[in-house]
Amino acid sequence: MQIREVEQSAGLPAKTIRYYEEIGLVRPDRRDNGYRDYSTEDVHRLRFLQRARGLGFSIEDCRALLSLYGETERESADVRAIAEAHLEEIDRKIRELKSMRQTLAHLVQACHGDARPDCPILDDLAGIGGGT
Amino acid sequence: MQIREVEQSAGLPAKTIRYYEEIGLVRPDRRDNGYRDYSTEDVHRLRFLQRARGLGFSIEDCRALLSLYGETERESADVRAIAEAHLEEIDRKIRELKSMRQTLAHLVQACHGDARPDCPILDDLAGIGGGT
DNA sequence: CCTTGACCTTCTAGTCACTAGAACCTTTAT
DNA sequence: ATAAAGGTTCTAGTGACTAGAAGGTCAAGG
Repeated sequence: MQIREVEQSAGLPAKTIRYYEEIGLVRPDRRDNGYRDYSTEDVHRLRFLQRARGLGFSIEDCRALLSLYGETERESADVRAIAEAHLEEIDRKIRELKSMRQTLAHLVQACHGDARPDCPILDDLAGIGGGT
Repeated sequence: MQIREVEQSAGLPAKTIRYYEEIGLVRPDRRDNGYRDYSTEDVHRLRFLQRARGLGFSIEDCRALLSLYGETERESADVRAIAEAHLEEIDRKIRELKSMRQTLAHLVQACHGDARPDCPILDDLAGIGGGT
């Protein structure tokens, strides 16, 4: 299978697929003309990567997950540990964004947003008034 | 004021302060020995940057905000527009993270996480079962 | 046979916002 | 004289791609 077809079935751009090969996540065969030739196994791995990345796992997490996926001797506890750590990281990010959101929404609401120059948003950033 | 002191009062590492100079966000004087010499104005700008970055504004947003901060002729509507756009971006990210969180939490809960190899997390990533 | 167009290849460099580290200079204190 | 603590510049690395250039390959049409 050529790369253009894999783009469709894995849901990843060709550039990304080549990049994943460069960092050792897939190893497609090569034809005589130098073209990459993907097996269904390769396509499975790429689809796996597409989903895992879609859940926000880092490339290194993906590497570990793919490796566990390939082991018949794996322990589900290892998979779960990776997922739980990632879940905590997601929660941390959500908390951080919500905190930003709160402050920012408050400031936006306080700003009349017209032709006049006075602005609570700038005041806050400059450290005037209620700032941290 | 030397850079080490500015680190404290602006709450930014020296490397970052130099980087901000490199990309034209501050322009401290230089002493005869080549050392940077920060005015209180410079420190204000850096503290402004520290807060704006803390609210997640991009460097380019910060540049625009700093510029508006310096204009007496500014219109608060321009500031507010930047803040509102950023707020929407934050909301978008929160939605994305929550969606990941939902899927992931569900999978983690379904995984028994012991010494056995069968694992709903890997099954989902591999596209077995309920996956999209 | 030649060309066109669609596909493929590799390589370099850019993104964002820093951060690490090397190699070197200056100042102050002992 | 020297050591420590500050300063300087420069290069390169981070994560996960993405854009673009320069060129090789293949099938179809004239």
